[in-house]
Amino acid sequence: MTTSEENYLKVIYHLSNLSPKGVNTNAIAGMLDTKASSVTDMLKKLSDKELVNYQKYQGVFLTEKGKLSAKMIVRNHRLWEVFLVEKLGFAWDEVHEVAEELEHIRSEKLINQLDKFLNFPSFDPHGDPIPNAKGEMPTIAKQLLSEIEIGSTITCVGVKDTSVDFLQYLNKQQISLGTNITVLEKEAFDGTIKIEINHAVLVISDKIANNLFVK
Amino acid sequence: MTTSEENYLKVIYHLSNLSPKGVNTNAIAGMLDTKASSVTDMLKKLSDKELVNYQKYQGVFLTEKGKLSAKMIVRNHRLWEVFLVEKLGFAWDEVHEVAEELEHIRSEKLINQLDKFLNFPSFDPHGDPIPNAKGEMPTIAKQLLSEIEIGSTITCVGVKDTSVDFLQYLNKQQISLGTNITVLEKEAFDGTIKIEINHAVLVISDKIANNLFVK
DNA sequence: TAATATTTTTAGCTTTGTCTAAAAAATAAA
DNA sequence: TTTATTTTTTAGACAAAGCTAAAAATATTA
Ligand SMILES: [Mn+2]
Ligand SMILES: [Mn+2]
Ligand SMILES: [Mn+2]
Ligand SMILES: [Mn+2]
Repeated sequence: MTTSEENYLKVIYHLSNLSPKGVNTNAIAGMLDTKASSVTDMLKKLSDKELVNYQKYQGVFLTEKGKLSAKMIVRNHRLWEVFLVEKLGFAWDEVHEVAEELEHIRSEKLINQLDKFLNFPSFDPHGDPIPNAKGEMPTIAKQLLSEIEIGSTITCVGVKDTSVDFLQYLNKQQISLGTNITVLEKEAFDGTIKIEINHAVLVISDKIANNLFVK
Repeated sequence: MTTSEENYLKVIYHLSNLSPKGVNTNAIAGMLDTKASSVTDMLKKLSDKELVNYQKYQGVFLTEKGKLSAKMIVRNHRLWEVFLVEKLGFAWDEVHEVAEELEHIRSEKLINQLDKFLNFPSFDPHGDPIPNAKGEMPTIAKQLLSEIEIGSTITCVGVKDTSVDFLQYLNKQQISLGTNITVLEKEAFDGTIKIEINHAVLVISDKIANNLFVK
C-alpha cells in the first residue's frame, strides 16, 4: 500500500465515525487538502483493492479489511506520538506532523517492539485510544466539557480538536490531560463557561468547551 | 528534497569514497537497482539543484551542499540503527531495511532529540561512524583482518560488508563488535586464515577476512 | 413538480520517477 | 589508427497522483 492510499484510508476511517451512512467525496477532499476529482480516482483504486465499498455518487464505506488497515495506521501514528512525548521530550502540540510521516514506516516488528518499549500504552498524548496489534482499543466513557452540569468537578481526559492552535491555547491556560476542572457558571446566551482550574477562575468560550473531553 | 533524490545523494556519497575521480552512472544504477537512463535523468535534476557537479559522460561529484545533505541522511540512518538495536532489541542484521525508510523522515528536532536520547553515539551497530549535526564524524584507524600479521591479537570494530548474509555468518561464529581475535596462521595459497576467538579455533576464507575491520 | 444549486464524476493534462530502444560518446582492442 | 565494445545519453512511453474544466447526477428550493 502506498503512503497516499494509507492517508485516504485513515481519513475515511475517521470520517466514518461521524457519518455512518457513507463518507462523502468532498469531506475526504477537505481533510486531505486535495480536490474531489482526485478523491474519486483514489476511491476507484481502493475499491479495486477491496479496501472500501464504493458506488458512484453514493459515498464510501470501509470494508473489514480496510478498517483493519486504517486501525493499524492509527496505531502507528499514536504509538509514535507517545514515543515523541515520553522519550524525546516533544510537547503535545509538536508531535502530529512528524507522526504523520512515521506512521507510514512499514515494519510489523518495529511497531510491536515500539509498543513494548513504551509499555503498551492505552492512550496517546491527546487522550485518543491506541489500537493493539489486533485492532482492538479501549472505549472510555467521556463527555464534552460543554455537557457537564454546574458544580461538578471532572478531569480533562482528551481533546477533540488536536490542532496546534488549540493545544497551545490549552498550554497557555495550563490545561493538560489530568487537570481537574470545576464548572462554576454557564451563560445561557452564548454558551460561555466559567471554570476553576489550578485554584484559579477562568472563563472559556463554548468553542473551547466543545473541544475538551472530560470524565 | 524527495526520498528518491535523497537515495541518489547517499549512494553517490558512498561511491565517492571509492572512486574519487567521479562516480559512474552505471555504478549508481547498480547500487539503486535501477537503469542507467534513470540515473542520467536524476543527475540532471540534482545538478539543477546544485547538489552535484555533473558533466555529460564525465561522471559526477557531490558539491559541498550535496555532501552535507548526504551526511545528514547517513546520520539519520545510523542513529535509527542504533535506536533499533539499543532500544527496540533488533539484531544488527535486522536494522538496515527499516533504517532505509526511517532515514527519510524530515525533522531536525526529531533527529537531534533522538541523538540526545541515545547519548550521542559515535558509531552505529556495524561500527560505522555517525556524523554529528554539523556533519563531522570520527575517523578511526582500522584495518582489515586480512592485513593483520600472524601472532597479533586485535579486536573486531566493524564490518565492510553489511549484508544480512555476512552478518548472520558472523552471528553463527559468535563474532560481534568487541570480539577479540588472534591470528594463528595464514595460508599463502588462497588467503585462508586460522584465528582464535572465544577460546576456539576457526578457519575463515579470505573473503571473510577482507570484510572484517579490526584494531 | 420544475427550476436551481450542489456534489460528484469524467476527460484530458501535468509532474515525478521509472522503463526500453536507439543514438552518441568514450574506451579498449586489433 | 581504425574497428569493436562498453558506457552513457537521448527520445519516447508509462503508471501514480495530482490538477482544471466540463458533464452528469443528486439534492434543494420555489
Ligand atoms: Mn496526531
Ligand atoms: Mn494524537
Ligand atoms: Mn544500514
Ligand atoms: Mn549501519
